[in-house]
Amino acid sequence: MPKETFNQLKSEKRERIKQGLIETFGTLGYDQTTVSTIIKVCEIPRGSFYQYFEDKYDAFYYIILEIQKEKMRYLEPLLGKFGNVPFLDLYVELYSKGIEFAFNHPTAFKIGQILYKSHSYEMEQLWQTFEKMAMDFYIDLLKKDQTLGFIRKDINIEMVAKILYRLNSVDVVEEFIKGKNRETLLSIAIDSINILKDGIKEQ
Amino acid sequence: MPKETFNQLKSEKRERIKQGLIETFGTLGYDQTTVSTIIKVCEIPRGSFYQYFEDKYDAFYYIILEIQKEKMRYLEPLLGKFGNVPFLDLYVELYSKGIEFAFNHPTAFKIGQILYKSHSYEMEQLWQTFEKMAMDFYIDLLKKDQTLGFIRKDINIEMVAKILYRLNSVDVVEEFIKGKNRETLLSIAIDSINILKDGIKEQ
Amino acid sequence: MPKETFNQLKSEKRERIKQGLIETFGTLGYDQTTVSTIIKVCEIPRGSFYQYFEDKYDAFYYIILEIQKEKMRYLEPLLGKFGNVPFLDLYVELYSKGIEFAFNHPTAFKIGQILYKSHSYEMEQLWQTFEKMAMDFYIDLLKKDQTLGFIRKDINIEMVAKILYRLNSVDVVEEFIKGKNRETLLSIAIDSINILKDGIKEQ
Amino acid sequence: MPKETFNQLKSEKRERIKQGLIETFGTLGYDQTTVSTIIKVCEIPRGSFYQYFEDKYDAFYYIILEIQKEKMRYLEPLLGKFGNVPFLDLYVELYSKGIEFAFNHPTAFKIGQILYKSHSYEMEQLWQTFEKMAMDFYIDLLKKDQTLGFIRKDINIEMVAKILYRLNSVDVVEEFIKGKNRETLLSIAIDSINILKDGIKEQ
DNA sequence: AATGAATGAGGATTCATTCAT
DNA sequence: GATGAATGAATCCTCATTCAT
Repeated sequence: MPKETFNQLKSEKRERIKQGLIETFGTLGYDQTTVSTIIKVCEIPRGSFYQYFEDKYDAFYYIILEIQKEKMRYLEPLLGKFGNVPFLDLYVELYSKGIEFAFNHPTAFKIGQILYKSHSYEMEQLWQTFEKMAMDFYIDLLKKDQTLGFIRKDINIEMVAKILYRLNSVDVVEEFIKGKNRETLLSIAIDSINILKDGIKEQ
Repeated sequence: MPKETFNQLKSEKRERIKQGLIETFGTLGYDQTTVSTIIKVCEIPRGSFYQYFEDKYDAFYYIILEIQKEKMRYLEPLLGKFGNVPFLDLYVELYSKGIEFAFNHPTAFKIGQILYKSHSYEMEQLWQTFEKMAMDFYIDLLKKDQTLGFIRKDINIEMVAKILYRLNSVDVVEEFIKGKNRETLLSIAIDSINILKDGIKEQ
Repeated sequence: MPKETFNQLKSEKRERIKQGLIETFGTLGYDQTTVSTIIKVCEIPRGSFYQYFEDKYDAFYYIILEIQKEKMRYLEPLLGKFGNVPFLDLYVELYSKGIEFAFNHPTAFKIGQILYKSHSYEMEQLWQTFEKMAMDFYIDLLKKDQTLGFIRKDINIEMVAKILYRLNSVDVVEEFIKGKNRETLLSIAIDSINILKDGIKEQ
Repeated sequence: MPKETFNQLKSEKRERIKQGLIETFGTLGYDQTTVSTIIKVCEIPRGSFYQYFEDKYDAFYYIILEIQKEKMRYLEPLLGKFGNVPFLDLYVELYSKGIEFAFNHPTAFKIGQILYKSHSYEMEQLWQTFEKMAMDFYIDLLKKDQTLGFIRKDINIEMVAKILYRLNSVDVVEEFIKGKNRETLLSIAIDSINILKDGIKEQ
């Protein structure tokens, strides 16, 4: 967590630093990002960096949480709907909100992948935490659907949750980074859901 | 690619270096691996390392290809069968061979993830090459199945290929690293295939 | 010397800062003490520190003199006695008062060693000043004893003064820091005086 | 201890580095000495320093031991005499050899004080080790003298040993640093021994 | 006077790579 | 070809001190 000094900064400056961090980490990844680069991009003296953050990881952790918060702001409007409608129908909307966020905050969006692809223990922990939260959310809703008879009883719910989670947290970022447009990204979700629902076998 | 010097080494020594590289990269990852560690594990002088390889990346690249070759040796017996039987039926066998390789060469197997998770441009290129090869192979066979009527005409074949590829190249490694046993790993594939075939919807 | 600002502080606050400085320098030594630590322990803002003192050395210098003053308060009652009684007899009392001070102000007492062991030119000067004062005092009294016939004429008075000074300024601190108790510390002086008086030789 | 690389250096270069280290540590003290200064004085690249030594402390430790070895070479001729003659008579010779070493290797000689005055735990340990060795040596011989009737039975031998040790390890260095000449330094020992032997009291 | 953010020189250490034998 | 010393840019981080409010 950033130090008190950082919180007491004028919000204008704090925002500038935040954007600088997103840009740097988002462009170079965690390992390639050096404190030297950060202070150059953020236009702050070296000493200041260490007055704001414990170290590089602290700054990265802060940025991840900030992005998470911002992303949540996109998803919140949707959360009320869950539980009343079959999950798979809402999933596409959820996914779609993610895409919206991606195009509004492209660099921030990409940072998810950096976290996912990090090797450091702390970051793997952080990723696992996020994964667990999302998976629990998905599993919960899918089980409800199963009880309601929307999903066959013999289906391995965790498998389904995993596929959906992956799609919405890894695959979509990967394709976004490759430069796919909104429609293509969206159709990935739609096609996947269709496959999941009905299977691929000719009856 | 290793330099000519490396190829002219006694095969015994070459093998020792190869195993040392697998062990080092596999345990520490690309970034954490230093040339110092490599020469210690491989028991070669520092100068020699640069007489065998262009640089650290060259050594890693070599190791990746070697592992690929070795993996191929596990899959080869299967290749003849493809084209005659529905792909999804053979996919489990393919996946199963991968698991066999994993338990025989655990460290080598894990290196796949290192490649997948690296940020450097060259390695992303390399991963893309592998991905393209596998995807083309999957797509080809899946289309054949579609023609033969095993798969519905409206199905997005690339989507299916992607899911299958992911399962067999990323997910399985991740679970292997987490310490899952053979049965659990295998059931992941079986459950997924079942979902893909028939869908999850209660009819 | 502290700035005027410091002297104008409410005595309560000034005292708090003084104690904080003693604690910090006494625990960490001069080099290890950072201004950051000081302001944390003294609970003053960083800016204030530089409004009270020129720099870190100034604060240390101030503390040394304060401790010296306090120590003097322990020795004062004794000063009247000197000149009338053989010095060696009073020396043990002097030494004993020092021990009393040590156990009442352990951290302050240890700071002597920090001064003694520092390498900076200014601090060596300061130490020399203290040493000169004490040595002159000792030599003066020892010479008087020599005139009065308590001490042999051929004795090198400065040598004796040196031994006594060392004992009372360096050795005792060293042993105190090692955790010796009052009795042990006192016996060091008594034994030494006995050796000095009569020599070690079997007659 | 220096790394193997250092030992395999040409002795000419090794010697140059050794002298550079003595000069640097001897002039600036341990804390003030930086690796930057060392490499400048020794004329070696920064990387080389870390190929020769673990860190600054390692280099200092090495130097201390080297000086110790060299000093021993001065004292060795004397060691045979001990045990046959009263210790106090030989002590002056021992001390005298120390002075000889001091004038031949002035900077090296001063480093003793740097060790003595360091605050770091490791160096205090090192100093204690040296002190213990010397003190044991002194005590052993003094006790023998006591048994032989050269020293009164009621004398606290450890006290005497301490005074002698101090004289020969701390005081002499201090005076040497202050610029005293050979004769003055020597007379310090002689006068002290005389005081110790016969005491200062007029009979 | 009080406050705490700003500053950047300087610290130790690592490491891929080159060079000389 | 084998060897291992040579190299220095780059890394993270600390800290005394100054500046601006």
